[in-house]
Amino acid sequence: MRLDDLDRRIVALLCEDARFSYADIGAKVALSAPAVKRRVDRLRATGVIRGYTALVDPAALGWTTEAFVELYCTGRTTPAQIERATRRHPEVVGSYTVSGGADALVHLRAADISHLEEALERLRAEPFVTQTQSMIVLSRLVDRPASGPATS
Amino acid sequence: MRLDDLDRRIVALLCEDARFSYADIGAKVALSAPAVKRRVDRLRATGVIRGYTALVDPAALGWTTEAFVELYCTGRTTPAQIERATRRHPEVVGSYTVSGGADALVHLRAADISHLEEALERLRAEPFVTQTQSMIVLSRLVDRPASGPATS
DNA sequence: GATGAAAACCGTAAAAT
DNA sequence: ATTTTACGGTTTTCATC
Repeated sequence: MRLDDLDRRIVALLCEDARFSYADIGAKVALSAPAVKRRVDRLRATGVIRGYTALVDPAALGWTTEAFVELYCTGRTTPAQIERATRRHPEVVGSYTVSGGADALVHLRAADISHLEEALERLRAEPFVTQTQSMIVLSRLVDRPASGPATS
Repeated sequence: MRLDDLDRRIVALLCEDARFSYADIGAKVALSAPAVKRRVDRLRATGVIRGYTALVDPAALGWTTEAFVELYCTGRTTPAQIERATRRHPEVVGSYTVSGGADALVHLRAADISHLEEALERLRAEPFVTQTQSMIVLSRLVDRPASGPATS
């Protein structure tokens, strides 16, 4: 889908605060509320905007520990296989196939160290996993949802 | 801050769709709209909810390339230094200090390979960076904003 | 253990956007 | 139509008797 400048500004505003009303947005981009709604509906329908979510502090919900795990897999492991396997684990917040030594990188979030250990154990038990290498997150310095791309 | 069951259900609903009205949420948790608003206001004030954002498909905005970069730093590099440095780059969507061989892991998102290369070059030019190791993302398999913690 | 003040919380209703 | 403010009533908490 092709986006014009107004579309991009609307997306940027919704990234900044997804609860802006159509009138709020309209005031900032010089459009009427219905006109904004039409564009937003189109952006949703075409998959540019996939949804809206609250940004929650994981620690406030008791999720204090996270890690990035490099996955090494057996020869003929497909991305689809890795996706199905990693998606099943609720502790997985991100999963990517990557170039380099490892085959995949998995982002885990757990309640505490023992929970993380347990989740890691479950991940290692996947039949196609031959080896893992973990990086425990000591502190989250930057965590930008999707705003980065939109603003620049 | 202590969260009761209603708070957790409200947070989960806002993670599911940040544009639910207070009345919508109230209907689902058996509370009036003002009661929901009071709780949401408190959740925002205490930092449990940090904000609301649209979930945007990066590719739709022309951000087609991403990478994870392990940063190796000089002896007395502080997390604050790494934060300041990485935050300055608009391509950085995530930055973490980690245990293991590397000192930090940086999540980059760029328009294309050459843009990524350029951003990486800028990152490597930071005075405290001694070495980097990059993993180019081949495909994003799972990407869960914050829903994981909230739902379980 | 009972009692009464204080805090926390909810709902209805009205006002503002 | 939704958000926000204002008010009145109820429940919980907790210190004191």
